[in-house]
Amino acid sequence: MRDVAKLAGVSHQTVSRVINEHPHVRAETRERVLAAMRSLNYRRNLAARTLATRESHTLGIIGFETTLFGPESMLYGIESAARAAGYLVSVATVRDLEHRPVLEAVDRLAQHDVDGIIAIAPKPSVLTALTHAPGGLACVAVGGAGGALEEPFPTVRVDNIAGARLATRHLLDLGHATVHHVGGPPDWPESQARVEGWRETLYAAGAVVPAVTAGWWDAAAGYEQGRRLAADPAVTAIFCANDRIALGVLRALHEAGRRVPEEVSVVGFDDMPDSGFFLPPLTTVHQDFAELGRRALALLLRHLGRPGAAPPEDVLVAPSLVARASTTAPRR
Amino acid sequence: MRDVAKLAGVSHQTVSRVINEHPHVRAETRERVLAAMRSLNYRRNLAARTLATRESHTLGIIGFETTLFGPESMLYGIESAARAAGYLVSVATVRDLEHRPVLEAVDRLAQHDVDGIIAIAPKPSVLTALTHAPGGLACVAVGGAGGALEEPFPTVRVDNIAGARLATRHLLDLGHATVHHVGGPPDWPESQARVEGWRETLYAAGAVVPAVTAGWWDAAAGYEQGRRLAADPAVTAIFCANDRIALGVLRALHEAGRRVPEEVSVVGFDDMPDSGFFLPPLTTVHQDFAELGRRALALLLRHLGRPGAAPPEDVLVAPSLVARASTTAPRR
DNA sequence: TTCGTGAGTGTTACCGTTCTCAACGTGCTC
DNA sequence: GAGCACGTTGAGAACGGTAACACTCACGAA
Repeated sequence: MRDVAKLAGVSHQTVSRVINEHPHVRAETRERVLAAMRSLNYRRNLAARTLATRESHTLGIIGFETTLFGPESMLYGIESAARAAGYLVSVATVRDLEHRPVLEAVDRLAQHDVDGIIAIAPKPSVLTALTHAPGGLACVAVGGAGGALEEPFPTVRVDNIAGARLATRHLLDLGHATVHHVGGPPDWPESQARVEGWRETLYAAGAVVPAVTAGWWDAAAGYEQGRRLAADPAVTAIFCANDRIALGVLRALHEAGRRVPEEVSVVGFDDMPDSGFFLPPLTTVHQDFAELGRRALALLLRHLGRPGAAPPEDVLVAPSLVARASTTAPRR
Repeated sequence: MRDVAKLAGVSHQTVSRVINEHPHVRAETRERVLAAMRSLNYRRNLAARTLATRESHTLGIIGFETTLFGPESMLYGIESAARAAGYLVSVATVRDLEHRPVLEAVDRLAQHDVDGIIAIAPKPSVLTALTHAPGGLACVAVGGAGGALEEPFPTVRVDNIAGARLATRHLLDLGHATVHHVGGPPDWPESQARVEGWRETLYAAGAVVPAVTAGWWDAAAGYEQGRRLAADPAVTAIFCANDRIALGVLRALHEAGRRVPEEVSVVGFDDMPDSGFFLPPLTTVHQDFAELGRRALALLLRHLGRPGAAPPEDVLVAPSLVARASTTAPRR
C-alpha cells in the first residue's frame, strides 16, 4: 500500500480512501491511484484490515458431521449467497449435536474473528450452546424448531408442519382411511413437527391416528419399520419423515410382496435429487434448501449491524408436494 | 495481551513466548502468565497473529457447487482432519469447473490469507487454473486424474481403474460373457479411468468390448441409457459409473420387465449410504471419502512448509467391492 | 474584506501480535 | 578474576491497514 501511495504520489490514506470508495477523492487522483494499484498488482491485506476494523468479512457455519442430505445442500446455498455479499464462509463441523462440541466449534470460529455464525441446528441443544457465544457475535439458526423455543436467535426453516399436512392430506384425499407414519429421531424438532402436522391432519379428518414408529433418518431405519408395517394388511398409506426412510420402506414392502402404489401408497419428505427414480418414483414433499440458505444469510446480514439483542425473527419457507408414482387411491 | 503482561508483571513479549510455548521461559514465570491469562479470560487475536506471521491457520477448499455425493463427503473428512491439526477451513464453491470461476475462487481464498488450498478437482481445468495461484500457496488436488498430467500438484484420489477392474472382474467371474458400461461425463477423468479399467479387464479376458454410453452423474442419465440397454436381450451385466446412475438403470430395467439380478446383473460405484436398500440392494465399489479427505490434508500439511516446487507426489487409495444382491450368475 | 464551509489530502496514532536485538544475571572455564 | 556461553527477560520496531483529526484550498455569503 505504501508502494502504491508512493507511485501515485499520494499518501497511504488516500489509497485507503480509494479502496473503500470514499466519496471525497478527486476523480483524477482516484484514477492515478487505481493505475498504480494495477501496475503494482496490489491486493489489500485482509488480516490488517480485520485487525483495524474488527470485521473479518468471514462467516462461520456450524454443521453436522454426517452425510445428511438437508444440511449438506444448505451449505452450498449459504456459501453462494455469502459470496455474492462479499463474505467468505468457514465451516466448523461437530461430531454430535451435544453442548460441548458445539461450544468448541463456536469457539474456533470466534477465534478466527468471524463476523457472524449460521448454525445448521436441527436440535435445540445446539442453540443453547450458541447462547454462550462471545458477545456481539450475531447468530442465525437454520432448521430445527424455530420460535417455539425462547431462544434469542432468529431462525430460518422449512414449515415442517405444513409439509406433513400436505403429505397426509394428499393421501387422505386419494381415499385412504388413514395414514401411517414412520418418523425420524424423536428428539429432533423436525421429526416432531412432521409428526404434529400429520397427526393434526388425521385428527381434523376424523381418521384413526396410528402409533408413530421412529428411528434414524436413514434407509436402514425405514426398512426396519417398514417390515412391521408391511405385515399389517390394514396399512394402505405410509408417510415417511424423509426420502431415505421411504427408500427403506419401499424395499420392505417389496420384499413382503406388497405392491406400491397398488396396495400401499408411500410419501417421502425432502425431494432428494434422485427420488424420482426410486421404484416406484416417490411422491414427496419438496424443500428448497438453496432458498433456505439464501434466506438464512440475508437474515444474518441484517442482524450483523446491531449486536446483542436480535429480535427473534422467524422465517418460514413453504414446502410443496411433488406427486409421483408411489401414491394412488386404495383398492376397494 | 498488554493487560495480561501487566497483571503478571512481565513484558508483552514474555506473554507471547508463553503462548507459543517458547522453551526459554522460567517455569514460575510461565505459571504466573498462565494464571493471568485465565483470570482475564484472554484469547489471542488471530488477525494480529496473521498480520505478523503471514500464517492464517486457515485452509481453503475449492468445491463444486452441485450436490454430487463424493465431493460433499470429502468436505467433512477434510474439515475434521484440519480441526485436529489446528486449522479452520474456508470453502469457496464454483458454479462450474471452468477456468474463470475457479480463478476467482482461488483469488477469494488468497485474499483471506489461507495457508494452502485443497481443490476437489474432478476436471483438469481446475488444476490449470490453480497454477495461477499466487506464489507460495500450497495446493493439493483431490480426485480427478492425478499424476497423468504434468501438473505440479500433489494429488490424492481413489484408484478408479482398480475399482472398475474389481467391478468388471466380479461380473466376468460370475460367468457373464461380457459387461456393458454406463459411463459418467466423458470429459471427467474419473469417468475415463473407470472406462479404462473396465475396457482393459474385458480385453484381458478376451471378452467383447461393447460401446460405452455416457451422460451426467445422475439417475436421469442412468435411466435414459438403461432403457437402451434394457431393450437389448444380449445384455446380462451392466457396470455403472456411479450408484446414482445405477439407480436409474435399475428403474429402466424394471420398467422393461427385465429382472435384476436374474436376467441382468448391475454394479455401481461409490457405495452411497443407502445403496444397500435399492431394489435390489446394489453391488458396488466402495470409496472411503473420509479417508481421502484425511490423506489430502496430510499431504497438504506436509507441503505447507516448503513453498513453490512441490514434488508431484500422488497418493492412491484403494477401493473395494461390496457384493450385494444386484449381481448373480447369468441364466443359461 | 472576512469568514465559514466543505471538498480534498496528509499526519499520526492504533489494532494485537511476532521478530530482532540488546541486556542482564549466573555458572563455568581458563 | 576476567571472559564466555547460555538461559531469561524486555524494549522497540515491524506487519498493513483504518480512524481521527488537522490542514489547505476554493468558493460563496455577510
